[in-house]
Amino acid sequence: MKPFSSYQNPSLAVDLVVFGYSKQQLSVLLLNRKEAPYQDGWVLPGAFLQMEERFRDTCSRVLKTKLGMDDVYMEQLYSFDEPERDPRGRAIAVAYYALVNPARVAIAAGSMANDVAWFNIKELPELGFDHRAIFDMAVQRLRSKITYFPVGFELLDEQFTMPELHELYECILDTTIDRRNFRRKILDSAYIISTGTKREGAQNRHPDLYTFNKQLKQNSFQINV
Amino acid sequence: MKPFSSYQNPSLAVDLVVFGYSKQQLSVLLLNRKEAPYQDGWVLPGAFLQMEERFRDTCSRVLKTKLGMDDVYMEQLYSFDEPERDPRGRAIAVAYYALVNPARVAIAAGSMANDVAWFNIKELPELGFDHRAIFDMAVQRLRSKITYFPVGFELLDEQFTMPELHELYECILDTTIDRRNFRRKILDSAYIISTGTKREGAQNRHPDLYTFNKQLKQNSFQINV
DNA sequence: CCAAAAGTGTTAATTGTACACCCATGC
DNA sequence: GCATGGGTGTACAATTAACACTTTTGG
Repeated sequence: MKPFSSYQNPSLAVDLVVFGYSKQQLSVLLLNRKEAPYQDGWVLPGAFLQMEERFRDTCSRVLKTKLGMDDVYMEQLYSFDEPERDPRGRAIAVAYYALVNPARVAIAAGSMANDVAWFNIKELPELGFDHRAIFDMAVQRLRSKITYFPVGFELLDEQFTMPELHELYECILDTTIDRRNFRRKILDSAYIISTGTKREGAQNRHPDLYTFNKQLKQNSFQINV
Repeated sequence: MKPFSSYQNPSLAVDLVVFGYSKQQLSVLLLNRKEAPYQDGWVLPGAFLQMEERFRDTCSRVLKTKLGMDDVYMEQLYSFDEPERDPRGRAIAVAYYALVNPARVAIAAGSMANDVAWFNIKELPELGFDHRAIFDMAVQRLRSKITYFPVGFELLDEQFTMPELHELYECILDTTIDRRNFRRKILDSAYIISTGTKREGAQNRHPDLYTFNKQLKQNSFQINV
């Protein structure tokens, strides 16, 4: 058995669509490039895959370096192979999307704080490379995913109220959802559990607090849009 | 702007899960390896990505070479990055799955006819590399996909009968489906059109022939399992 | 005219949708 | 005690699931 001959291989990068939800806004994390191509333009954060690294490790490295974040939910999105996608040469990108709670993240801790910013997903600047296409696919995937799997919890605090979860869904799906029917479906799925406590401090009735049921591995629900 | 420095990059291969449906059996195409590793073992067909090639081009090249097939339906599945997945060295695989009609394909036309064979998906031999994982994901994706999008037609003849389509679904989903409810859902989706003709030659009542509605771009149905 | 397979329709059960009232809180 | 937002239930509509009879064909 021979090892691989030293063929020329395309560069292999991992690009990340990092979603954050805060103040009823769904945002995505962008990086301001300091070098050509797309100097001073905005792009998705990413990095080249190191030789013995797995995609997830590359993602974690980027998230750690640029945001000081650990333990982030992520999922492989798609691999992009358009030959002209990088003007520097042939480069393949494996895209991942990540869901983070910006409140728990200190961008300031990263080494590139000045170059990183959250953008509301409806007000994105023009993106370099093919990153707009990657972003679009990520939004589509996220929208599809939350309708049948509880990924939304990744964007919220450990404990959250039903109205918070409801607003998150309305924001991501960009629609209105009857709150009473929403509550019933989510609770029926058993993916969330009441903590038995209420959020104090509101000027009105104190809403019940819930938490994600991590025990539950297999179940399903369906939020229709 | 500098071109990429000559970093070392992992090898990049495309692996294909080719599904074929024939005689009420769903099969997958495997290749018998002549070289180590996994000599004399069975693996998914695949090839290394050439420098200016897109994934789909690589797929087409493999399908043409090994099966003499053109114009095959294919879809990107997932990218596999386990460091030990290839004993020869670091290699990334971008997996695609393809749907073909074996009746329209002459494996004999390929240059490697003796090394290629169809296997019923329930009776697979042990597979080399991480190809069993790739295959498993492909089956899962195909099952999911046909419940809401008409990919099944790719596996059938240009014209087909309702009982044929019904059997295909039962075979792929490995379940029984009420044929009357199935017919209604498929017809309601408008993805198939009656040709107005019937299949002759059967010893019983001649079934109506249908064809895929290529005009219809956006629609949806839902076959529940 | 009989056996085998294909076409068709109806009813009950389940699920989804629309909608309104009561409750707790702070001021 | 009132304004605000959160909790809950119910009736109607739509969809899905279960099911049986009729039709066509070849032998």
